[in-house]
Amino acid sequence: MAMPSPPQQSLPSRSARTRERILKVSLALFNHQGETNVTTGHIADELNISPGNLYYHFRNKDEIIHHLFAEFEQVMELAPNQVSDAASAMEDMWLYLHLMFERIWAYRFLYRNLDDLLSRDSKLKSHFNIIIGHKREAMIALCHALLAAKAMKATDDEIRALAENVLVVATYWLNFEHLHARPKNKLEAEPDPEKHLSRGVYQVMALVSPFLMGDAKEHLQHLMENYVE
Amino acid sequence: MAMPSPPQQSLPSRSARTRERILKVSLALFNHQGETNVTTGHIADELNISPGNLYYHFRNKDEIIHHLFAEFEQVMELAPNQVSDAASAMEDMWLYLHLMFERIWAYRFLYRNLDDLLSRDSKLKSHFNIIIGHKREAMIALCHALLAAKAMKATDDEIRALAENVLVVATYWLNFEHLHARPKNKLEAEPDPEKHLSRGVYQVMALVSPFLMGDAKEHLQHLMENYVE
DNA sequence: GTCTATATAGGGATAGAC
DNA sequence: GTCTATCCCTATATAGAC
Repeated sequence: MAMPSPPQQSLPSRSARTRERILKVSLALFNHQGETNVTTGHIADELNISPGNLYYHFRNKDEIIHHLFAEFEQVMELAPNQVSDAASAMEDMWLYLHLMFERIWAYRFLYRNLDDLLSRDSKLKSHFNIIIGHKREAMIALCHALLAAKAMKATDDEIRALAENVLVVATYWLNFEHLHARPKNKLEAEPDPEKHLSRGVYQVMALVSPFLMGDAKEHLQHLMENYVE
Repeated sequence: MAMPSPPQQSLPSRSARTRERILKVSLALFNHQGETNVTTGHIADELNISPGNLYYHFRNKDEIIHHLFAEFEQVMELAPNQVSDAASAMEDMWLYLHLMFERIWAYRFLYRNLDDLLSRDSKLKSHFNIIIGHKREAMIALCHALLAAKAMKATDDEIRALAENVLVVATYWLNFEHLHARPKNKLEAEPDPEKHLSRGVYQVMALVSPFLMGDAKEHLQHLMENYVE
């Protein structure tokens, strides 16, 4: 007598599962080894599937990258909170930055060879620039809100330059820290990303700090003191 | 009767000339196309020599990169002037930064894939970190001099964070600007690098500016107003 | 010093069996 | 969906003639 097949309901198909596994493992390998150093063969090996199977699920390596980038683009859509009172604005900003750094960390392979990656794919390039554009707008809007709340003192030129520097530091901070990293000897797991992220937030806040006034300034200084290593 | 051979004096040998030409053309191609996109074949083609000939002069592509890096390392050794009076300190700093950006520009291929480049060659990595270390020290010393001259107001923590941010912006500014660049359609020559360099100086100075006092602040603001585009 | 010819290796990608 | 086998192409690097 036939065994009733187990209820499959909303379980993903075997195919979908393999597809997801490919994306997940690719992301992990890209982040750890650098995208250029990871071949389709490596990915297949890691998954114990054949290269042919991988190419059944993705036309080519670029398509994998595109999917990962689409994920990244989506998680980066989050916008900062509106400014209410000056003090909590600083906490909001701190948390927002931390979230952004976490997400950049999760897809850090994109930033490792940003120039090459975007140069060889104009679609990625334009999408990345759109993300940057949104962040620039958000930062400038935030400054104007702080200005209106008398929590900041800065000219328009200063705000423009500040926003640009915030973008540069936020974009490249993790890269910059990685330059100092010892070449990883063994299988030592990434040592505590949290430290890099918090340091990134700190550095960005250090850009904003000198333009603050009153409560906001005081509150931020308090926050920053707790993060000096 | 024998023709007297022309005076050869200090003329470089044919061999040395080819060697120099290889370095020069490699640098140009690396900067324009990105090092990873330039093969030994491309370099040989551009010079109208054979690949074999190229490998007579350099054991491999890495050796070419090493020589170019050594050149870069040497030109980056320049240190900023000592602080005399506050006003001229600002001009000195401006000029010094401009020189640094010019030199980074001249070897910008190194920065394009910094992470990959340094990851696959630990010697380059350690030398690059030494350069960064020197710049960090120079920046901190400069701040202390400005502090002593009552031209700056900042805590030690602020100076540390400032120096780090100066390094990040100086290191990645040209890269960051390049992200916005339209994909180069034709043989359009690099459009006016000078603009990028000055903008980089401006952005770095914008980091320092909020910590300045008195003459120095006034003088820098005057300098910066002339550079707002 | 320079060239031609070629060896070698690796990665991306496909065809066709199962 | 998955595997095996294989093709193709490109890049590095070398050998040996001139």
